[in-house]
Amino acid sequence: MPATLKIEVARSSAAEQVAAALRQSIMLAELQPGTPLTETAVATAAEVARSTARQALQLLVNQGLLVHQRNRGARVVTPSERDVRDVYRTREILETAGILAWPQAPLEAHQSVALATERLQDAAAEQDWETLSDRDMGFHASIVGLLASPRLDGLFANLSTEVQFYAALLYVGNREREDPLAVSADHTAIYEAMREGEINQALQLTRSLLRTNLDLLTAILRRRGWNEC
Amino acid sequence: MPATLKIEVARSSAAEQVAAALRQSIMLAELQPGTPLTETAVATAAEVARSTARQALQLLVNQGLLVHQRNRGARVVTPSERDVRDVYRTREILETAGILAWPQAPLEAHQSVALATERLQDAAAEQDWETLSDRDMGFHASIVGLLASPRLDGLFANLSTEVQFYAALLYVGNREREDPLAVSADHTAIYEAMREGEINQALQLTRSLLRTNLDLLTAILRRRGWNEC
DNA sequence: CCCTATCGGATTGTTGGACAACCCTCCAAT
DNA sequence: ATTGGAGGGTTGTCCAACAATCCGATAGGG
Repeated sequence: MPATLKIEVARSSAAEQVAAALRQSIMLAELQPGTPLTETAVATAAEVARSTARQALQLLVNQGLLVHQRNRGARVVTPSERDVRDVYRTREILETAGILAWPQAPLEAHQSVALATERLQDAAAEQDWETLSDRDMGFHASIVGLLASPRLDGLFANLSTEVQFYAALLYVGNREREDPLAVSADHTAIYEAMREGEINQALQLTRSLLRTNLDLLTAILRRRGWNEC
Repeated sequence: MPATLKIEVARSSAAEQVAAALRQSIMLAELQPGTPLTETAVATAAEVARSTARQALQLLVNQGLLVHQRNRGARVVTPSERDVRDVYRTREILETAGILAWPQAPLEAHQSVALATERLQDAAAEQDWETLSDRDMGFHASIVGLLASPRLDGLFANLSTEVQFYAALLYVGNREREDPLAVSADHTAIYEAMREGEINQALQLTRSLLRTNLDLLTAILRRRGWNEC
């Protein structure tokens, strides 16, 4: 057997599958913020034992999609303005550091960013918002990947799901979205700036992109009055 | 009742207590790297049910002190050189960003750094290595605190326990350590550089401090041949 | 009328036991 | 030398029960 052959077997426990299903429901806003998820309810809904449901809930708590209070159960997180701000602050720090690391990053990482850019452009051509959102975060993840730190990659993966959660919330019943081509163009500009060595410009573009998104989010959040709960 | 009064009740579940005890044992190197921790063994040792032990183990896995393989249980992590490098890389990124944020940070955060510096100096006066290590990481945590991001604070808290774990491993049976006063002085210098607005110097001092520590760690790790497992 | 105390419902936290699924090692057979 | 069980051990999941805790409502005291 060639040493390079590597096969990933998708082994996932029942708890993980339940968690995935719940995450899906949360992302699709079938489960609105604040909805309590009792262990027994999840258990019966998923046809698993309460202990398994319990574990699934804990997984989602670790991912920041649920909040848990001792002896009071878990509920879908209600994103406060502060939470959103923190997520974007973290993104800014990580992505800024990533861009600054571009010059020292290995070729592999550079190619990864290039690939992510291409995939985003492809998604923009079609009109599938779900994959566009995935590719969008994929691009940013590849930038964080320039830091070559599995740890930070993991942290950013968590952030991504939360960002997508927020984005999904925003666009519930709000079918007017940004122009996918514009999204693609913005990101392509960042990539090309880095490739041309214009690090500062890439920084500026990224910061303004994040700021714009954050402002959009907070504006809508405020309009809905989800500031505190 | 004054609105500012805030009382934290130390409510901790059984699983958390078991996890804390295990963490203690791991930190004290009573449980050497690679030691398998079976659920039943932990359960009987802690006199709790297996499910509780299981939960405790998962907590430690989340903190990076144990590695878990499906159907094969958990064991104490064997720090590879790559792991250590990643931890320090992450620290460098976070702390660098923190120092850069000093000028924009609120007074509160500044005071927090000042306090951490003082506490470190106090600890250096005595010869208690455990509190010195705590205060040391406390100082760095306060720097990350300049970023005003609870998320990154949480990430750094995790890193701290791992760093202390590594440090504990290093010094097992190796009683010659750094001079506490030198440690204190190094950190004080960083604080004062920031306070005086010499951000670049603070950056340089921090980087060199981290590099030195990392080199020390990797050297000893290599000597012990724990590179891979 | 307001404050306090107590009670009951609901949910989680923890337990103990049971069984299936799975992985590893060892050994035999091809 | 590779393949294919057999066996032992551990985890993954389930179930049923009880204790601990929290919430809200309701009743009693100032």
